[in-house]
Amino acid sequence: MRFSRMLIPTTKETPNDAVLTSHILLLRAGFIQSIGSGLYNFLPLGKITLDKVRQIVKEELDKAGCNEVHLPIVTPITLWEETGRADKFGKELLRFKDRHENNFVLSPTNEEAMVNLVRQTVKSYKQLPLNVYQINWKFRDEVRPRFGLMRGREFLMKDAYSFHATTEDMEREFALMEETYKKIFTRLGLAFRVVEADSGAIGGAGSKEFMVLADSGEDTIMVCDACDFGANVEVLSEDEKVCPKCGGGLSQTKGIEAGHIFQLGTVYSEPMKAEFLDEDQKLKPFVMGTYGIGVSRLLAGIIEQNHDENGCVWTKESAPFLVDIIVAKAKNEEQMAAAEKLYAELQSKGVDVLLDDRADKKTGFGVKIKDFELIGIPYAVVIGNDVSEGKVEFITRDGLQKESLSTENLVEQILEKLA
RNA sequence: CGGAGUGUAGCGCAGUCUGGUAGCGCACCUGGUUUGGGACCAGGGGGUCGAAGGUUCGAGUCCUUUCACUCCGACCA
Repeated sequence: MRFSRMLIPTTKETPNDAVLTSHILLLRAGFIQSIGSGLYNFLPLGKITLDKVRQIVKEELDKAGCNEVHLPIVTPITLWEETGRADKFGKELLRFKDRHENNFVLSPTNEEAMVNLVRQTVKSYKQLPLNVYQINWKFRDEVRPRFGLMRGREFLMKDAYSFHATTEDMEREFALMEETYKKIFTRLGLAFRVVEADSGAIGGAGSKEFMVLADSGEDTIMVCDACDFGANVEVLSEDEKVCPKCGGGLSQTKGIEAGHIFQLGTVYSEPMKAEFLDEDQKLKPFVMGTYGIGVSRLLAGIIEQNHDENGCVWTKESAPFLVDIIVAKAKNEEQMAAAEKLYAELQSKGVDVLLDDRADKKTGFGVKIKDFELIGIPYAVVIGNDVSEGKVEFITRDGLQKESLSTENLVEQILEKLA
């Protein structure tokens, strides 16, 4: 993409209503725009980044054998009445009527809708196990939305639901999802911890949260210094000093809940009469698991964990572009030609590259380099005066290290550095 | 939902106490000069001052009501 053709409204000034670093930076760098309490427009950079994160989540789930589907965001409240959650969810559930005076809700989560989908189509143990998911917008009418994408009212969430004939098989899937989540968070370049969690209103036998480690996190967790044990303070009393798993020392830290996996059992399938015929010819309720990832929240989490005083520092797999080609003087024909050549070559190699070709007189080198730092693209190639001597500058965003590269075999040198 | 604030140009703010022609910075447009770290000079466009009602000769400013947004807390798959 060419910078000159993209809508990237970066700003020098900090918006007055943002407090959290990720919120400030995502606004200033032109990724998102506030439209109401807890509601955000995703601008081109934000949309690209969101899609990248979404794609990683999808790829890993598909590898693990999950089926992607798409459910309506609007669901009849009658589904929610089947499990009693129409009452239990309270005001967080946004309700409204259609023109025929029928009651609907904006889905905050989709257990009922997904159980309904499966009970209509799965009748035999031979069709199990089954893991069905969607990556779709959710709406929760939060009492107090805050912190930008961290706690919005409308947010993108991956929600998966697995269906099994036995508890043992559900536990196998639960373990598989834990491993799959670890792959996703690792690919995204995040420092995270899997912790024992409270199953809360959702019920079920056990649950684990995936915590992105960040001081600004809303959750307090206890982690073992010796092994990989961790727990939310909700389930492990704050005064515990010894790891229940290995006896090591426990320390307290903050985390952002970005994923949560639950062993559900039959708490939804029983009231909704979602049953299959087992090999002993008996009707049994599905044994279920449910697995969530806050996709839009991950964007905030990535920035909370990866930024400096100059702006965002996206990880390689989440970045909207991998390389920013900065033309120091876009009116200089030699520089522009060299930049265009590199742009075409990198594109042909499949690299996501942004060409900062802005040539208006107000957008000098300083503006371009500041935008590069604020947006947080992992690498920049500066094509400036030295190009006439066969040299360009290569910048790594994380740490802002600079080095000079020869224009000979430039693409190969760059590809090597990107690897 | 309790507590505390804020609404004035796209963004950040002053002006409100003490009523008298709507301001500043950034951004934007035009021309010129600049050109490797968010340039400079000159000119210019953009506002029913969140909304409604009231007081007044006159309201951004005073009064009443209302809406929105933010922060702290409680809440939270």
